[in-house]
Amino acid sequence: MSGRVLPRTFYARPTLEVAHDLIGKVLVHGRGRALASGVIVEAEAYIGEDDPACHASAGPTRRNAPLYGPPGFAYVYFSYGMHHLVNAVTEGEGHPAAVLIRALDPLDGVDLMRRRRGWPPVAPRAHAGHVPHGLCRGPGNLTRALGIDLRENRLDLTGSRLWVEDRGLAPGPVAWSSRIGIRVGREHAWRVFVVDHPAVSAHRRASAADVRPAG
DNA sequence: CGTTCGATGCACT
DNA sequence: GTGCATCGAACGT
Repeated sequence: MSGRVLPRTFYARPTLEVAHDLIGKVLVHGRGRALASGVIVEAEAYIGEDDPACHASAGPTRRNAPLYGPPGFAYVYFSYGMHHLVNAVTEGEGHPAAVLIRALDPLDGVDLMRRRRGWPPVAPRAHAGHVPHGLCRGPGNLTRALGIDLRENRLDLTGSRLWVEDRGLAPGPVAWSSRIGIRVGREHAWRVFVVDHPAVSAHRRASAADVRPAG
């Protein structure tokens, strides 16, 4: 089971388009027995120095340097003393923007992901057909499940152990809302997610008033 | 159901 | 010293 690795041209586009098109694509990390992946079901756009929630809002710093680099690279940072968050850099060099991956529908390497999350092993019989949707729910949880940390910062998403591929999966209906967990920049509806997907935690699915249909 | 709050490390001012 | 693009346990209703 393999798909087409998304090329750099995919990322070198307006960030809202990239965020929307990443839904239904597969984020993959690792090789062989250490490979783990999941379908992207929730993402957020962070766009430019004028976006107060974007890490580039205060101009270039050492941490946010990847945002100013070419598209198609990973921007991973450490937050709240315990979580790694993974982004795909978008737009063009010198235009700092990225898409934060917020939730996955687990696909490959579920046993490995369970181990990394500290979840108990499951009896083989109970295993069949059941997808553990909590494994990659939330940006901090999915990086832990996939084994992504600061070592993956700046990796080339078009040619490294971390990439996104198109397996021709059709995502369900998509909606937009304001972004989660930020104190500024709430005026932008720059979060996109699969409606009613179980990997998108309920209290974060946003109220109907907050959501507008996807185009 | 809902909200609050502590953990925990580091980039940035 | 301050403030996080978080998580989950512990509360209150």
